[in-house]
Amino acid sequence: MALARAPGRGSGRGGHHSSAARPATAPGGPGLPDRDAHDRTPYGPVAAPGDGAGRRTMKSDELFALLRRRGVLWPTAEIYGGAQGLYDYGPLGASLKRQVEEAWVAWFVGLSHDYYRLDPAEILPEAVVRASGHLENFTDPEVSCETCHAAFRAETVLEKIRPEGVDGLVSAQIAEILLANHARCPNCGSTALSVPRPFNLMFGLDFGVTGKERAYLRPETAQSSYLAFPRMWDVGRHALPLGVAVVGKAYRNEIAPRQVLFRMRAFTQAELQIFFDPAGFPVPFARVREEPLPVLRVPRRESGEESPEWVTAADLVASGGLPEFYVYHLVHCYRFFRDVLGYPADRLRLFEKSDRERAFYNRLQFDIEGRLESLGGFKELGAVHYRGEYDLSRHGEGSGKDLSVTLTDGRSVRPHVLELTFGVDRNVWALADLLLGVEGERTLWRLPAYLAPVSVGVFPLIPKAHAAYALRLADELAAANIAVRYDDGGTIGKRYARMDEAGTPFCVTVDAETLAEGEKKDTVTLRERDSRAQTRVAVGELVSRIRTATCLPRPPRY
RNA sequence: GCGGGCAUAGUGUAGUCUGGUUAUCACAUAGGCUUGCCAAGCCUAUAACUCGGGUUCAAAUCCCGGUGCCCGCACCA
Repeated sequence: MALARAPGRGSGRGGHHSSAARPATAPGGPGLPDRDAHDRTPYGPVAAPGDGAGRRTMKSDELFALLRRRGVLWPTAEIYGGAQGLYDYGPLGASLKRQVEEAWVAWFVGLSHDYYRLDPAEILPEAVVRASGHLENFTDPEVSCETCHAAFRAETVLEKIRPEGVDGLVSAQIAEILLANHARCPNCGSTALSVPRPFNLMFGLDFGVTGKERAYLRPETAQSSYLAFPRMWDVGRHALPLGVAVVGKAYRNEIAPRQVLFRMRAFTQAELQIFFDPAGFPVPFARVREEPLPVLRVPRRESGEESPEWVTAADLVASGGLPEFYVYHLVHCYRFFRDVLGYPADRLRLFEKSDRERAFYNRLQFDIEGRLESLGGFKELGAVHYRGEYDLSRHGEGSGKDLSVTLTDGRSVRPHVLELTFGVDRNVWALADLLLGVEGERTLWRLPAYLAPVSVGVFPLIPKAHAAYALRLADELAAANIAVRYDDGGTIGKRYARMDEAGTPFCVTVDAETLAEGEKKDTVTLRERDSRAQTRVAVGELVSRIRTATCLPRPPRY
């Protein structure tokens, strides 16, 4: 079933978005690419983004207040005034985050029979981060200007007087060079620069009983996957491409954590590392070649353009010079955001990073960005990195183990890595920014049904009369493994409103007809969140109807 | 890290300039009335001056410091 194709969106498990409530953008529409318009003219402009149907967007403060109030998330150690860059997820948030993770796994691990999920340790011995380059790069010394108090990496200041950089120098040597050359502050020109102090974005740990061994909280989950490669090569029965997926926490001691879930000190990443034969990475490209993508490439960016242009996957390969395997995965990432998470297509762009911007080991990098009103612009939500052989080669040297493998045709190769990376917390925020809003009188969270923390609310129309039946029904649904919430507080309208705000896709109401003998005995009203439409449904059908709608989408495998 | 601004119930706020009753209002939450299918109404209840120090007979209000948040700069291998 070609769920990933746009038409799948409006029906079945593709989600429960009301197309009418979305802006009718010229190209694409709400996740529904206009094929005719784009097969032949892939370079048309993307329509100006906007919010149809009177949806009012929220700024960061207001959105965060709403999320706090509803128990989605709040600052860690709030009663002590909070801890910068740390947040706790409450009941709704924990559940939503988990659903996002599951959706990610279903989609990306589902890409191939040879992709696997791992759950590695969060602490890495020093030798690992030394080999990966994190120790070296994260200990870049930092100097500050005594006059204007600006802070810089020593390398930035030294660039002009010492082109080879600061590699291998200790703080004292850097200080000498700075002084001897009368180095100036890049900001104000003052020569009053402080002694360089090491600054490391990793959390270091005293490891072991003696406390003399060093270890670090992993700064990214990817390293664990590289370390697991030899073991996974056996587990995966010696086949390339081999995919290793990790969903887990990473830790960075950010200088200035800000913007709530966008710059955290402890955050959750979902990353798929695909090891492949550099001589060829076969993909069923025909399945994606017609897909129009909103891309913003480096030359267009350099001309000052901020908006993406629509280009088909085929054109990105034919005239864009990108390899098929790369574009194929870029398409699947884009589809994940659009079709699985349900982000409006006109809020997404694929942003190419230039040589200067991307890490040196990345040969290709596109960030998938979402335009978030709450944060005032496009923000990185995921990325596709072609990392080449950097990682296996570094860990091969660091560990002294040969990480190359012998293929069935007898060739010995060191696999290359394609990394699909995804910020889970950021996307929880993006789901709130893009899909939660005030629409007229309602506050409505248009989450896809399979992401909603609660799948169905069960209400007695009149608590005194119908509570017993409704409670029993709620228990039955829960027993069928459906996330259900019983509510008999306030008026029926208030209960619907609470569920709308939490993104609950369905509400079931037990009324007098449910109990009375007759044709409608054991039927209830099933109310759909976005349209508010009610249908009379036999209670026996509820489980299968809700299950169908809350089934996670999966891509076709290759 | 630097500079500026801000800080009052769960949320949003009035009061601060000009110190002086029981700290305003709305929403939210809980209970009651309402036989009610989309946040109605009425009654009741819970609930706050960011923290520490100072000035004063008296501090939410004035002063000093801490912390946090927001914006800008810097940082984000």
